[in-house]
Amino acid sequence: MNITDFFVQGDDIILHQSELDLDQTLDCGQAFRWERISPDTYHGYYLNNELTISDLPEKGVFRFHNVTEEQFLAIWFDYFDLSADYSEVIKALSEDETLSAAAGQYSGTRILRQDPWETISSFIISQNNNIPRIKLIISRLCEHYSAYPTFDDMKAETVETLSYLRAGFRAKYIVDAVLRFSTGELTADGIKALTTDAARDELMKIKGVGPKVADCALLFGFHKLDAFPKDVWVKRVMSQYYPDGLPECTKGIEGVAQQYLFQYIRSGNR
DNA sequence: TTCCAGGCGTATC
DNA sequence: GATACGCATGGA
Repeated sequence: MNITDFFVQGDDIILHQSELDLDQTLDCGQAFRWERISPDTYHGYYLNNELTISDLPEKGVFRFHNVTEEQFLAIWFDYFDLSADYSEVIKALSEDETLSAAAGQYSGTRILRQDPWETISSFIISQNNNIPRIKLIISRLCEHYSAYPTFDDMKAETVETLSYLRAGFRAKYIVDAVLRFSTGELTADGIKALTTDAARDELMKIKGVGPKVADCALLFGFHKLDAFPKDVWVKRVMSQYYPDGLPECTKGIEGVAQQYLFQYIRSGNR
C-alpha cells in the first residue's frame, strides 16, 4: 500500500512516504546535483529551487527544510513523483526472480521528474565517464552560471568557451545540443508529445546522443517509463540474466526495472 | 603504466 | 546491420 501524506511543521514540511530512500533516489545515477551533507540529509536542486531533505529516525518520514506547503505542492511533490505507487510496480516485477530481488533491495528508488534540458545535457556529459567526474563537470557548469544554465543561457557557447569544464570530447556535443534547442529545431514539449520510439529518434539528431543517452533523458527528464537505458552495467545484467530479453512483467515499466537492476548489479550482485 | 567509466561517431565490411 | 577503434579526462 502506498502511503503519501504530509503536513506543515514550523518552516518545514513533514512527509510520510513508505516507498522512498534518499540514497537510492538521489544518489543512484539519475541526478547529479544532490550531495549527501550528513548520513541522513541531502542538499541539492531542481532547476533553481534549492532543497535540504532529511530522512528522520521514524521509518518512512522525511523533513523538507524551509519549504512552504505551496512550494511543496508546486515543486517537490511532482519532482519526487509522489503521486505514484511504487509498491504496485514492485509487485508486478516480483514475477521475475532477479527483478524481485533487485526491486526488493532497492524498493526506495523513485524515478525523479527532472528538467528535460538538464537531463539531456547531463547525460551527454555522462557518456564514457564515471559518476564522480560527471558530478564534477556539472558542478563547474552550475558554478559558472550560478545555476544550471538553460540552452538559451548557453547559446553563445563554443568548444573553446566551455574548456573550463574539462569535459573533453563531450564539449562539442553540448554545443550541438544547445544549438538544436536554441534554434527551436528541438523542443521539450514537442519531444514530450511523441511516443518513446519517436522521441528517441528526435533526441538522436543531436551529435553525441545515441540510444543510451536518449533513453536516460526520456526516462529521467520526460518520465517515459518504458525507456530502457542500456549502459555497461545494465548490459552485464542483460547478458547474465536476460540473454533473450526482458520478461513480460516489465512491460511499460522497463525504465523502473532498469533502475533497480542498475543499482543491484553495481552493488556487487553478479 | 594500464584500465575503466550510466557511449558515440566514423570507417569498414 | 554488425564490428573495431579512437576519443578527453582523471581516479584506481
